Amino acid sequence: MNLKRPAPTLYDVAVAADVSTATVSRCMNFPDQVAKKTYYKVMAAIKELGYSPNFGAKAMAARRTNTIGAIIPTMENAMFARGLEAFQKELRLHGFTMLVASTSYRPDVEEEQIRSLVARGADALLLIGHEREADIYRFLETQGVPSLITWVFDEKITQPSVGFDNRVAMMEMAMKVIEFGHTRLGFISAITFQNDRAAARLDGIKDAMKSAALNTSDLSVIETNYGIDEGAKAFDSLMGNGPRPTAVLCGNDVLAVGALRRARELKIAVPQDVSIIGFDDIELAQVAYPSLTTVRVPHRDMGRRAGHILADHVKNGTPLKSLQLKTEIILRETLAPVKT
Amino acid sequence: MNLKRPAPTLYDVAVAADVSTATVSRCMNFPDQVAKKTYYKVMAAIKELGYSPNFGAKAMAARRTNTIGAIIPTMENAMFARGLEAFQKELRLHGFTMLVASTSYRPDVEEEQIRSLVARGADALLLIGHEREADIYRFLETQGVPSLITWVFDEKITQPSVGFDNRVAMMEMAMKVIEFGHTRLGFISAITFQNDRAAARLDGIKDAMKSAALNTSDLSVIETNYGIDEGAKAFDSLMGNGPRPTAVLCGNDVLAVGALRRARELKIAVPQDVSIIGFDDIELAQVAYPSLTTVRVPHRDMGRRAGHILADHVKNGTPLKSLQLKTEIILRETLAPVKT
DNA sequence: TTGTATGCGTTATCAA
DNA sequence: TTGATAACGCATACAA
Repeated sequence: MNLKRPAPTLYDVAVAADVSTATVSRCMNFPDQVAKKTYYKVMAAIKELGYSPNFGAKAMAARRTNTIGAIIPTMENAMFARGLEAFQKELRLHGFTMLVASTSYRPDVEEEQIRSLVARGADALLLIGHEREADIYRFLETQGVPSLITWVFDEKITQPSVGFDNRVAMMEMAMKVIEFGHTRLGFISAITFQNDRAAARLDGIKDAMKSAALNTSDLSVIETNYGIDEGAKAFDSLMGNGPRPTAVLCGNDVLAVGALRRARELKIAVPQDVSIIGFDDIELAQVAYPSLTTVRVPHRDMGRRAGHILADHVKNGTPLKSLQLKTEIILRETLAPVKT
Repeated sequence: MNLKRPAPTLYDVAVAADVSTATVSRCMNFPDQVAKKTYYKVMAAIKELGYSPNFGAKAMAARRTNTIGAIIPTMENAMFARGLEAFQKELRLHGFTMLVASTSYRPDVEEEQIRSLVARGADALLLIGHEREADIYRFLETQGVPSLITWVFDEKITQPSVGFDNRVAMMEMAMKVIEFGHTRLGFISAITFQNDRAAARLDGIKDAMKSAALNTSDLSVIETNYGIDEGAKAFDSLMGNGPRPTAVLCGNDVLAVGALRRARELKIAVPQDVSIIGFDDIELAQVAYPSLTTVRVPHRDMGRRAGHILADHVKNGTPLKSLQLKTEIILRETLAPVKT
């Protein structure tokens, strides 16, 4: 039941300091519009009572919250964590607070979280990927809440976005792999259903194979959930049946590291017997043994810039603009020329 | 600037559905107290207008938010991310929403975040570690916001807490290391200033050495920030000057993995030349090569239980209770008997 | 420089 | 089953 003694309000402070509520309010929001003496008196009362303004009331009266929401699939993924940390730091610089919510990759939960953050008065939203029901974008529209898509840049989409071209990034990586002489490729993919990033990365590999005149039927794809063990299992079945690929690309570093572990368990030498390639370049990649060849995604930069763009939009009305960031191929030890 | 067309309100819906605002409110909160026909009419209007209740107003009128806040040092640490993910899932089960904020390990930021979450109407708070200004606990007291400490269990503290005994956990690990014959120990610690967990772990090592009649002056300690590179650097200086330790314990797995990397770079064989021991058992630990001997902390379980206890307290008034969880020594490849 | 009065969007009490 | 209406805690236009 939780019967808590009501917290002190503006009114309580006003009474204690023997001024009006308006003056107390001014002390907090426009300290220089109030006489110094009054100011000190009021601040003393505030401290004395342990007063803290009620956010809801404040938001309602002021009609803005200085809050920006971020909705990500999961916090248990270092790349999102990194991007968000940078996003938050940037927002803080502009006087905004970040609200995070995670969805476990479930669209229904995402919708719920979007509604929740909007209801909480988020002045704007950061979203991951652009693929979601048109309803949702309409909802944001009618609520007047601007949103910025990240982790994705695609000229074809209309929403403003800050990110990279997942398809091209993966294509470049796959081309590099093909340059090393590999023709039988394997791909351990994240679930592509309702995940535009995962789908684009798969397409990127196919693009590369086609442009190298390889037969895309020589690409074995396994879709799996996020996790080291999942990557290991996927690697297992990839190596199990039919002709083995000589290079296994992965939708992210975590899957790749799982594959790496299983390769070690199976006594398959990396990169002598098989090359393994990741995506994201999280810390795991350089620590893995052998160290992981992967695609570096500028997560921190992405977060920082997204924060800047959104804050600037909300504060100054600067239109939201899209921004394409570059990825980079990081050659480490797990990619080697194919054995001849 | 940001001139957004005002979002539809309860009143707008009431007008559209030709009922009173009270009825609309009831439709959303107590659907069975209203005639079916009216209900459908109202729901249609809600959908039509894209209405979404205003959280602030709702909180103010209802005097509760069904929101529980969590404040952690950083999201860029897998162990917090894991714990929080579990915490959130548990809260969802009870109908609560989680609000996260991170502090970058800065007490001033933490205080700010605490005030912010309280202002936002958090019904309760989850905090990491117990060491903070008495002022803050007083503030929470006067605001009537219950809080639960996690990641720490210590009989001596009065705040309810769900966690483990950092000192004992590390002591047990150190005793195991000593059992393996090591006498010259090194410790790569997180910054102990204003961080009770880090300080307790250091004390734990000293406890173990004392109980084994070792001289604690044979323990070289280096404090450093969080990060793989930081761990590497610390390892460097630990191996650089004076008699080398034969075993290096680390305050967390990330530091340990950094040490591991530098050992490889320096051609120091692990565990033949030096043993390296982590703490936390995040995924990194089993993926590292050689795989990392470490202390397993039940992060998920901790998050889950904290969620349960807090939800139960807020909803049903069940008193907050402390809970001590067990850690476990995970022996992997990086710890071996000392060379004789 | 300060105070008064009103409205923000919702819930909840009380009548109808 | 429904409707009027009074809170809720704050910001702000306006008056003093």
